Order: sequence, then structure tokens, then C-alpha cells
Amino acid sequence: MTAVEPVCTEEQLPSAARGGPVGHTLARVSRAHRIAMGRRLRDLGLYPGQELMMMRLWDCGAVRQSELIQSLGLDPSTVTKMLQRLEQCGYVHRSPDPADRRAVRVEATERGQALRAGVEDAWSDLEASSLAGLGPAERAELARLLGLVADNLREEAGEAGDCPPLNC
Amino acid sequence: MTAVEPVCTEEQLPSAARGGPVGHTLARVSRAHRIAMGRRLRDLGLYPGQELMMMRLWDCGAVRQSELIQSLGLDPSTVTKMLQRLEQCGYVHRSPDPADRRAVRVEATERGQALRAGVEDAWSDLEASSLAGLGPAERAELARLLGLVADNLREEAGEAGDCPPLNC
DNA sequence: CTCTTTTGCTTGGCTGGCCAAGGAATGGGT
DNA sequence: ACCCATTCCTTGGCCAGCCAAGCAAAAGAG
Repeated sequence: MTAVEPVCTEEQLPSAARGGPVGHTLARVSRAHRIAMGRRLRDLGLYPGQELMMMRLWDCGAVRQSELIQSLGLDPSTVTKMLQRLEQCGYVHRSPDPADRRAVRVEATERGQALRAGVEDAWSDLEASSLAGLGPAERAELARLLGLVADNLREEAGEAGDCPPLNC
Repeated sequence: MTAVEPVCTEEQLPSAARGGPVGHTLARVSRAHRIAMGRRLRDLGLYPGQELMMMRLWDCGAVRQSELIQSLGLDPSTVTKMLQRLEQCGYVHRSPDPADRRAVRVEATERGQALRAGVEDAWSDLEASSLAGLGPAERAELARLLGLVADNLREEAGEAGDCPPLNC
């Protein structure tokens, strides 16, 4: 079953998107992916997007907020609000950095740590589901191509000279 | 999967995302893509997401709101609010459907039509920028693989039996 | 002809995410 | 020592997008 079924294929892309078929597909896929992830995360008590922040905290332990902002590539205000909510849920603890009174140190609480297994399962599960039918070579190729696009977009985003020390 | 390149490649993916590297990259790429698109759209007076709705209207002329919902795959409430804003901006006109007093007919105004060229340019431009360095074969492969993932996700989303008449 | 279900859309509430503006603290230059 | 630029974070405002409820009209039972 190679699924060449003439069923519904292209989801008829808008003619105005002729100039950007890949981008269009990318947008659709990503939204579906996010929704599917959100469904899994809801059972864990998280909203889509929060899991990425928690991952960073699981990896890095206590971290300055600015490093979170950097590593996630998010707007500072976004991070502030997300952390406020995560703190209110008890997943995260914030404390003033003694060495720099402007800064805030963030770390996952025990409740936050407890989410890790569930989140990892959710990601693995979704990965399996969304890549079903793709062979290892195809998966690798998809990852590679997405990486290229990511590089192009990162470059266009202005700050080409990225890749900072990342001391975490 | 070799990819042990010490450069900068992977944007060091969180270890908790090991189970879903493709999904993780997908999320990042898509966000960057959306932002880059938003930058272009702002000059036109649109917010990211709205252009997809306008495309549909450009293609279909007057359309029932429910068909918009269906074809975009969005939540009804999302569409309602987007249309309210687009209407307030004068890009869209909404009128009650005489044949079905529950329904609403939507169409692009002249001001809305006027956006078309700009949006198409924006999409083409972003497509070129984001796919720079990829050959035609790679682009096709990327589109194909994304399509497969889209199918998988659509299926998982429950309503497998989709593919409605779509009389537009 | 009435009662129930289904369809279409709206409102309210919540999150992620952006930008713009602003307030502290730090650090660099003179 | 001083002042100014930079960094770090917060607040407010706005939009896309979700879900849950709800209301009105249309389509199906009975």
C-alpha cells in the first residue's frame, strides 16, 4: 500500500499560492502537527509551545531567562508571559539572579520534572504517527531539507551570525 | 543519521526532543516561515494567516462561511473573528445568505482584491528565499515528503473521510 | 404536524506569539 | 567619577487559533 490513492491529494491549493507551494504545504503541515501535539499535551496539563520551554529547562537546569529567549528564538515578552503561567501551574520556579539584579533565574520544579517522560512519549508518538510510511532514508532527507530551509530563514531573519556560546 | 558536524547545524535540539527530531525542526522552520511572511504582509496591511483566507476568497468569489471553515481547516470561531477584522478593514464583505438564513456569504471587496498581487509577490519572494540553494529535485522531494506527513496528520486528526464536494 | 437532531455561526475565555514602549541595573567610555 | 549605551525584563495591546457553550435556522424523524 503505497497510498497513491487518487482520493483527495492536494487539498487543492489556492491559485494565489502558486508561487509558494512548498511554503503553503509547510504552513498546513505545521499547523496540523501543532494541533496533534496539543491534543497529546493537554492530557499532561500543557499547552503547545510550553513543552519546548520545558525541554530547555530539563536540559539546562537553572538558566537565565535571557538564555531561554535566545535558545528558543522567542520574543522576550512571550517568554515572560509563558513563564508566569508555568510558574502559576507550579512547573517552574523563578528567582532573582544574585549576580545580576536585572536577571531572573529559571528552573523546572519537581512537578515540572515530572512532565518529562510524558512529553518525551508524546513527541515520539507523534513523530511515529506523522512519519508513518516513510523509510529511514526519507526521514533523513526530510530532516536535511527542513534544516536547509531553516538555515535560509534564519539568515533572512537578520541575525545571521548566530550560534552563540550557549553555556548551559 | 550521522550529523555529528560540530558547526552549528542542529541548533542543538533539546535532548528531550530526541524522539521527535523531525517534528522539532518542523516546528522551528514553520515559525520562522510564518514570521518572515508576517514581515512581508505587514507592509500590505495584513496579519499572518489572513492571507490564506483572502486567497480562498480570491479563488472562490462569494462563498459560504462554512466552506471557508472547511477549506482552511480552521475552527469556526477563528474564522468568525478573522472575518470581523477583515471586514472592519474593508477587505471583505459579509451578507446574509438569502437561501439559508443561518448562513453568511463572504466575498472580497475591491480593496481586498487589490491585495492579491502583493500577497502573491510576498509568497513567491519568500518561497525563493527559503528554498535558496535547493535544486528542483530537492524542492519536489520536500513537497512530496511534506505531503505525506500532511496525509498522516490529517488521518490522525480523526476525520479521515474528508475530501468533500467543495463546490466553489 | 411536532419533536429531535444536525448545521451555521457567534460569543467568551484562554494561550502562544508578535511589536512597541518603558523601567532597572550593568558596563563602557571619557 | 560621571554619563550614556546596552542588556534584561515587564507591561499593554493586538492577532491567530483553540475549546466550550450557546442560539437560531434547517433538515429529519415520528
